[in-house]
Amino acid sequence: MNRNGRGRNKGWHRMMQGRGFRVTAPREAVLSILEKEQTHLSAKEIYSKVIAIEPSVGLTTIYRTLEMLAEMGVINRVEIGDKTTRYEIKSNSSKHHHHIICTNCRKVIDYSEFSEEEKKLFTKMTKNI
Amino acid sequence: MNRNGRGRNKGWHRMMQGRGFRVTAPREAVLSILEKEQTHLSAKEIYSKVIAIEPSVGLTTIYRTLEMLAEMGVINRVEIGDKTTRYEIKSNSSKHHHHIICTNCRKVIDYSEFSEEEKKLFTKMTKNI
DNA sequence: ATCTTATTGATAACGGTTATCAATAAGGAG
DNA sequence: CTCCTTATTGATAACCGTTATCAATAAGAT
Repeated sequence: MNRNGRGRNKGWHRMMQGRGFRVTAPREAVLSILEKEQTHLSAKEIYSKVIAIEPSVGLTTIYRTLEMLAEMGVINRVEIGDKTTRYEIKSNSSKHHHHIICTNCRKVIDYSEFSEEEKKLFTKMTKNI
Repeated sequence: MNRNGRGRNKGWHRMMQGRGFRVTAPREAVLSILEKEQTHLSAKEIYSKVIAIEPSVGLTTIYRTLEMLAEMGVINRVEIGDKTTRYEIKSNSSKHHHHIICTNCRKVIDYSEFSEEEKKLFTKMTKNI
C-alpha cells in the first residue's frame, strides 16, 4: 500500500508523519472522503463510502481513525442530537464556524463567520454563565 | 396505590384521565421529580430519584412514562449532545424557551423568551433554509 | 367485590461506540 | 532490497442508552 504516490504530498500526510503516526490506506481513504464531502457525516456513512475505495477496511478502524483525526485537530465532531456523532473536516477554506440546529428536523446551518450583530448577541447571551 | 389523595388534584392528573391514561404511582413519582427539578435530567437521573420514593419502579417504566409525557406535551425532550436524551417539564411558569448549548462543556442556557434583537437575528438566520 | 385491560417489571434485544487481541504491514535500519 | 520493530488493523466481544417482549399486577369502571 502507499507505494503509488497517492496522497503523498497532502498537508495532513506531513502532519501525520510529523506526529509519529503512520500513513495507511484506511486513513487516506477516510480523509479523501471527508475532503470532498462538505456535509456532516456519521461514522457509518463514512464507512460505507470508504469500503467503496478500500473494501477490506473495518468499521472499527473508521472509528479509530476519526478519533485520531479529531485529536489531531484535523476534523470536528458535530453533535446534532440524532444520537450519532458526526464529523466535518476542518480544512483551510472552511474557517471557524458554528452550527444552528433545528430541533425538529435536525437540519444544520453552518455559519462560516459571525456578523457583528451576531457577535454582540452571543456576547450578551454568554456573559452571565 | 393512589388510595391516599396524593397528587389527586394536580392539573396533569385530570389531563391523564381525560386522555384515558391511568394515574399510577410511577407516573406520579416521575412528575413530582420533574416538577421540583428545574434542570434537564436524563432518564437514569430521574430513575435514581424515583426509586427513592417508589423503590419498586423499574427503569423501563421511567422510559415509558417519559415517552408518554412527551407525547402528551407535558415535558420536552432536550438533546444537548451528551448521547443521552434529557427531559424538562413544560409547566405554566416556564414559558416557551430555547437552549444555547456550549459544545465544549455542554452547559445549557435557557432563554424563557427571545428579545426583539434575538427574534430578528433568528428570522434572518432561518429564512434561507 | 369483581372484572377488564392498561400498566408494570424482568429480561432480552437493539444500535452506536469502544476494548481486546492475534495477525498484518509501515517505515526505519542495515 | 531485505529484515525487524511495533504501530495499525480487522474480527469479535463488551459496553451503554434505549426499546421490544411477555406474563403478572393493579387502576378504575361496573
